[in-house]
Amino acid sequence: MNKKLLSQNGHRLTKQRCSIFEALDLHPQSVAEIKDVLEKKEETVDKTTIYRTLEYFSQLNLINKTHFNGVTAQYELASPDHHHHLICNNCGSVEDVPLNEKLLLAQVKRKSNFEVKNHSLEFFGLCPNCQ
Amino acid sequence: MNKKLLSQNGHRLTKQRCSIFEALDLHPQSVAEIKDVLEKKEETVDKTTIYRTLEYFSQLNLINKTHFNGVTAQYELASPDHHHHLICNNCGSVEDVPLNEKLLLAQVKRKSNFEVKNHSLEFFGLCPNCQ
DNA sequence: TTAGATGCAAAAGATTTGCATTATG
DNA sequence: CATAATGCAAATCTTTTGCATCTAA
Repeated sequence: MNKKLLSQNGHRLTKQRCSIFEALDLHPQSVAEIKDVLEKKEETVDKTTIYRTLEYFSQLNLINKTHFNGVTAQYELASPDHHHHLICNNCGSVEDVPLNEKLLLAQVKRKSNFEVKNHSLEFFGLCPNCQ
Repeated sequence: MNKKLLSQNGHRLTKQRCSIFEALDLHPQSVAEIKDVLEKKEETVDKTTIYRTLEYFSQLNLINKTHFNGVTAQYELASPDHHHHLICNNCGSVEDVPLNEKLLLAQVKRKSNFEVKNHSLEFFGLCPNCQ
């Protein structure tokens, strides 16, 4: 966990933040899932705190928030290498895959005056186990 | 509106379904937005009916459901030409852009055993008006 | 010590469910 | 006229807000 980021700006490194950060290390998760994971480890954290902490991590660019699974937001650690998701329609598992999308961005530039800041790309289908 | 699809299987072409389908013709919208549009035309339809109708249209592949704007789902008419979205962070407008993603799919195939059924690709940034 | 962080309760927003009533085919 | 579709109320689920209390620095 990036303690540097937390020590500046008067931010505090609390045990709740550590717990939540550790939980995220596993895989992309929703607030409810994070809560369950922590409860099993007897590190119960209120859901409001989880929401606020995830928002806080997002602003520090430590995590990313996605909505590809429907109404419920999923959060995952931001990784330095930009990657995309392979989401299994059957078991819900999420695999990461690094892709080179330079060509796509060039296409957008050619076809529109839109100024792209970032993008999201997800593939849905069947993972090796569920095929 | 595709009356053929509705006349088979005992499906019924009701005035609510026609109203909702017309509203979707405008641009991708949420249930609340559809409701507002219809209310202004004095064609008030209950939100439950809108949800059920959109689910029904989805199953007939007449529309697609996305979650790129957060918790609230957006629905848009399915168009035969596969395209992607340019979503303005400032005004929320959605522009469509057709892209050739064959190269991406080939990359996925090379890097994983995942069996891709479909995908979603969205770009976020600033539209020409908001730059 | 003190401002930032947490927990609890309650509100707000999105979606779903149950059931009686309506209206299409 | 049979049953698919609708409307209304209430439930459920996710997220946000307000406020008193706690605690890291």
